[in-house]
Amino acid sequence: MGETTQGKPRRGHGVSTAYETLKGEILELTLAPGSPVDESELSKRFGMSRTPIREALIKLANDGLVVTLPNRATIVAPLDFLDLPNFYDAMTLMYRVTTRLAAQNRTDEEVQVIRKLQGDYADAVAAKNVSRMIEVNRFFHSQIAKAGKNRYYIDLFDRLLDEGRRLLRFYYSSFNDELPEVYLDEHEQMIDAIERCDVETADRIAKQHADQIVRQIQSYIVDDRRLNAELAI
Amino acid sequence: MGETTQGKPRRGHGVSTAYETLKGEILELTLAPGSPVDESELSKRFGMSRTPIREALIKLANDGLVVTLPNRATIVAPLDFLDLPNFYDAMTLMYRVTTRLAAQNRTDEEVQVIRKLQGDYADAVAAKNVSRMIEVNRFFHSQIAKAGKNRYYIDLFDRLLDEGRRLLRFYYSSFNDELPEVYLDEHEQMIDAIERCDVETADRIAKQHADQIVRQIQSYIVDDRRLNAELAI
DNA sequence: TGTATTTTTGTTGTCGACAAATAAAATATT
DNA sequence: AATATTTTATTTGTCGACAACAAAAATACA
Repeated sequence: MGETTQGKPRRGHGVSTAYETLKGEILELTLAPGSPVDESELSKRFGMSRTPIREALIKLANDGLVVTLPNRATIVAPLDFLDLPNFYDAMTLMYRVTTRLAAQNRTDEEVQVIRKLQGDYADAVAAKNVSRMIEVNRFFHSQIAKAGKNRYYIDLFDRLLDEGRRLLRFYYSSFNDELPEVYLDEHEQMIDAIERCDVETADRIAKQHADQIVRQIQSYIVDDRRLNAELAI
Repeated sequence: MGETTQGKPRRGHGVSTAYETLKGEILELTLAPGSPVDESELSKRFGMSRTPIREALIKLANDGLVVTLPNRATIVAPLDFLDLPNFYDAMTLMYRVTTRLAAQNRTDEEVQVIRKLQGDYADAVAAKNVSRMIEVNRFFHSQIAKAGKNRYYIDLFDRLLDEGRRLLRFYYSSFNDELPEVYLDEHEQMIDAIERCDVETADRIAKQHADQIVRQIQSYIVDDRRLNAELAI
């Protein structure tokens, strides 16, 4: 495994591998918010020319995960704490809308997939694997949105979930407090409502779930002394 | 003005000019939905290498305005009539949310800008300039969203407004029926509500306005015989 | 004549190199 | 010594060329 060149990926797969890998690292905070992203460096690392790297970075910029400063460096998008209220607002609305639609449009197969992801989530909680928990939680809600089948909502929600994943990762990595098993129960209720096609209940649980997450993030921020340092910049 | 090379644009402006120009042509239906977009052709046309053209196309793909078929052509995104219900749903929700937020967060300066755009819109209606009308209408609502100051909603709404602009252009170009002066009045009421910070009224007018547009598009579709030909493909 | 196989053509994905633009370093100036 | 100016260095934006892939054309075969 000492090889830097791991067998040429098929034509056209260059951009997507760079894109997927970088996206994963940004969401995991392996790449710190605000840190510079060097094209030539990535070019060497992925063993490909700068062209596909650039195309991957453009996609990441469209996702809001990196920011491109013209003629200067590209940096990993900073976590914008001042904009959090807008994030909460959009997140809550999308939680509600996607869960509602899922209750309306879900197929039995989709409910199965959602239940499986909930199983994975429970496993991660049991294993106290925080990183995995956050990751699976994102896919769980994304899958619910998919069952709603409105691509406009799906796209925005995925973006919000990614942003939320970074945010949670940011605090979990430093706090290491008790894991929120509360979510497990809410997820169960959510799935049940979706399966019964009970739109109003689905909506209510979704709102409750969103509020819970907002409160959790807020409580982290209040306790976090680093925030002052961040804001001072 | 017979020059094909119109003086080299400054470094970094290559991508944006190609992007803006193509976006405008796609929204105006100068480039027909489904028609192929050739990189070398554009390269010659804009007097630049294929690299900036490609980067512009990637951005357009992220906007959902072109579709890239791997290793084959890029085409202008087709108008997806089967997905219209989802479009209506998202459009209506975003109309409401952005107008509500505008009523909450607007500054006096922003109201002035909105009023100015409404003036432009009225001019276009008076001049019976359909193309201009559709264009200004898009900027009018986009400006309202900006006054709401939630970037997540702004981005989705802009995308929906663009999609709507193509849709309206598609029908106006063929029907040429009476211009909807009804919208003028609704716009006025909308601005007033925003200026008074009357959130609930703003919401109500927004919903009413969205429903009006949906009805209009629907009535076009019912009357349109081309639709069968389109769907038959 | 109709189908399968090969050849050709055209377009995309990738590459390495150069030039413009900016930041950092070095020098000059008061 | 502190500021202003020039020089250097690094990184991006763009270019032209080549190779891989898919579709179309041409050929072979039944």
